[in-house]
Amino acid sequence: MARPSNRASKRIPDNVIERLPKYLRALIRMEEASKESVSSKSLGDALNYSPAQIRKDLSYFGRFGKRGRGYEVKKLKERLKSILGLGDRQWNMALVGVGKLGRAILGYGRFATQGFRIVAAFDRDPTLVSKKVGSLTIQDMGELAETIRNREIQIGIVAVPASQAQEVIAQLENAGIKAILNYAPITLAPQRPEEVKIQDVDPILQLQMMTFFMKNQGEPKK
Amino acid sequence: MARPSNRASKRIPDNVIERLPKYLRALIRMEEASKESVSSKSLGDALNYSPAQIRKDLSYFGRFGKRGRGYEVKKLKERLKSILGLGDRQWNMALVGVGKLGRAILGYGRFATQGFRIVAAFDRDPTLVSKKVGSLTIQDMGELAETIRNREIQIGIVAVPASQAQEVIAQLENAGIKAILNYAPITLAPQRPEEVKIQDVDPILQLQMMTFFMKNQGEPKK
DNA sequence: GTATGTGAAAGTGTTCACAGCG
DNA sequence: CGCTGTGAACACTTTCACATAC
Repeated sequence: MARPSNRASKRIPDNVIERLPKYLRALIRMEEASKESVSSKSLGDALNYSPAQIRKDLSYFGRFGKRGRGYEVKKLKERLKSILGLGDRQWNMALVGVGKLGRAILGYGRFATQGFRIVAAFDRDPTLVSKKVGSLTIQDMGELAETIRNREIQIGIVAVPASQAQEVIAQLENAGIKAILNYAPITLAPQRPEEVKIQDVDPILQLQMMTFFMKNQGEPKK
Repeated sequence: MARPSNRASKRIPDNVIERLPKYLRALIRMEEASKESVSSKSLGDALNYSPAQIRKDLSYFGRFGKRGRGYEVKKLKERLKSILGLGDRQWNMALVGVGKLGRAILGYGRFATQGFRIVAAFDRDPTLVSKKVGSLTIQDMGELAETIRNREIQIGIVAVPASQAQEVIAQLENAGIKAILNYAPITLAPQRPEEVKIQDVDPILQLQMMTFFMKNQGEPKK
């Protein structure tokens, strides 16, 4: 097993893991702006978190700061990347569902710049199979499991209609996928919830949260 | 003021508000499947929440169930829509940034089916202004404030590069917008955080959370 | 002097467990 | 008798506040 971390292994709350990518995103911007060091206070200001929150979160993983001085932007960025599993490696992804939404996902350039590569695309529609989109050839669902294993794909992207999504994640799970980015508007039940992470992408859910707080405003007319 | 709710007004946790849209989404599917009633247990199974969680969440807003029997799907769905501010009304949205991502957002049909209409689109690029995308004519940023007021737009969608996003939300805020769906990969600081809700859409953040849990798996080479 | 790292306190959110109602 | 609705117990998170190190 790898070198033991400074920190005695304490369970790390999910909330902490959720914030780390935001820290990383902010640090990358600071680095681009040639900022060399940052305090928990200034990082907190940029992200609307309290300084104590940031220090506590980071303390789960080690002591990265210098007292009286703050954190070195570049060093902290590298440590966070490594903590998040983004250090000097790529993650390979498979897209399932090459409809309008699927094509938009394929065209979203930021995945590649952040080390996430879509290396295979699948659809159950026979008229799409073997067509090309960009540099990828759409494959039949029958090839899913084999391709995932051969091409070392770790992450699945589900972009099929809700009615098909549950079956698709079963197939992805059976092929050994451990993480799924779900664009279908349905909460999916994995067969092995302990092993498989699912993240939903549904802007409608986010809009509906916000309208809760606004429901007495604007457009009163029917 | 409308009829007083049964519940004495207690502060409702954000976590509860976050779950309500998921309840609604599940209930809509159950209605489509002609399910007439549902217990907190079966709704919880579908969403990976505990039955107690669901009962407690709903109890913030009233007593919607029948003891011994559960909840009537259609009735609970309607109550949730009304709680979320989705009862019998539309929300109007303005898109800022009509690049590749902005166009994909314009083409995303689910907004309209859920009562969210994009009624105006803006870009600062003069070569895009006055071009048509679908049924919309791209407008100059100078017309932002006036259009938002005249067309009763309540929600802004930010789809500009990170470097421009902070300025764009300032303009949206100044025009009176109270909710922003932010697709730019940066955490935005509103001028009046108490008044303005912002939701980030960034699938990269979600992928990076999942890779944290997977960092010892797959593609060990390189 | 200044900002981190961290136990302890305060504050929130979730689950329990059962009374009460249909 | 089953399932809701809900105080009370429990678990978890955040903030406080200060000793510590640069």
